[in-house]
Amino acid sequence: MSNDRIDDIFEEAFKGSNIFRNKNVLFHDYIPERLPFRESQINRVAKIFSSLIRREKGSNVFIYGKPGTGKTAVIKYVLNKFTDFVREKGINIHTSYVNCRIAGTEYRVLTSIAQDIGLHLPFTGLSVEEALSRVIFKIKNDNIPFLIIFDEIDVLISRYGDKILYSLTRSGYESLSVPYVIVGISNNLRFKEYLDPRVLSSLGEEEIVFKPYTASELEVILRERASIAFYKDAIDLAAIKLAAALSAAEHGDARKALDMLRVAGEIAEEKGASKVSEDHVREAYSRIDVERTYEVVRSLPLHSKLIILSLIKVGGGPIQASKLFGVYKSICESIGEKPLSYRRFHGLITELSLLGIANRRIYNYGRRGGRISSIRIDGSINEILNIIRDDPLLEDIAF
DNA sequence: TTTCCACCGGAAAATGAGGTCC
DNA sequence: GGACCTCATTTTCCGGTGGAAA
Repeated sequence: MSNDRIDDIFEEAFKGSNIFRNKNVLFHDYIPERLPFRESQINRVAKIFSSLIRREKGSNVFIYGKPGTGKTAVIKYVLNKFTDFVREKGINIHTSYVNCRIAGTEYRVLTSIAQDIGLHLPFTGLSVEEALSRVIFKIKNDNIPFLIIFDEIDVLISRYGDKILYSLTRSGYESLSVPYVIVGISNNLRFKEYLDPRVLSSLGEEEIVFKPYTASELEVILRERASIAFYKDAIDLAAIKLAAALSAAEHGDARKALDMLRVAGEIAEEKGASKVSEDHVREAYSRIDVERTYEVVRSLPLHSKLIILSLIKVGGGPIQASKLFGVYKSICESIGEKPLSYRRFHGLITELSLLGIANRRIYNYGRRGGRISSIRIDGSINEILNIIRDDPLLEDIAF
């Protein structure tokens, strides 16, 4: 890139945008002042939290809904108001919000809770049992009401079981008179199958279901956000309607709708347009998919990329798994890399197909041919190859 | 109905790198 | 300093599984 071009970019940034007034409101983590169509859920959650103000045990609650239906936004919205209120009134309540998928492990979930209740835990070196008992001891010792929100709780439960939930509920109000509320948020309605009946009866006292937004609801949400995010007259109403309709067709996902508006605005800026149009939204719709593929492939580990290269080497497939394994081993040898076991290779194929990079189909040829797993690449070979070429380790062998 | 093929995927163990505790 | 811990990744083992062929 020439110095002139870099200077142009800096110059444009200095001048500022003529499209966006405040792009931040189109990102997922922005909590708006108003959450339309979620008033009843907000009231129910606020009522549950409010019992702690009176030092009374509140109902625990499970919250369900598909991605982008406003679960996390509602909880964070009420939590912000709640913490502001108790701080103002000088009421001492421990609150903790932990995203179980981002935390990743049982131990890190405990570390996050510990931090929020003013307890230091080393980031490794203790057993989960020890960490849990320190958290419980701190709660007992402080005798302060506590509110813990487990977002994406299904990830924690399906991987590690319900030990933390069981211990927290057993050590709470019943034995110590410490009022508490535990909130579990999940995309998956069926995760309760993993719970011990005692935990289920204790935690499932209330359930709130978030239905997907309809196209007209999404339109109202987008119009509100767009009025803050864009300058007056910098976006067509038709563009907002289109983004709402496209997202409504995909399970009413508000996050995707906001992404679409943001990317459409960026495209309009790149093209020097004065207004975001329907065409920009359409382009954003396809660009979001390409960007997703780019991010997914770019962040894959080396051997997953080698498997993709093996698939590209055979023209994208379809190819039998065992034969693909042979191609993969030869590529590994050519770069002096030790190939993984077949079991691990098989696991990576499963991951690639879950990510939508590869497509696996099973054919059964019975006694003569057995059960054949046929794998092919899903998406544009050239596009994926270009992404893999960005990896310095693979730029020379990516044919 | 049984056999057989190639694969699926759960479970446990191994590995190695980071750390804490006493 | 040695025992013990987490964590991510990988290997090893092995009991399914579907369905055409025998």
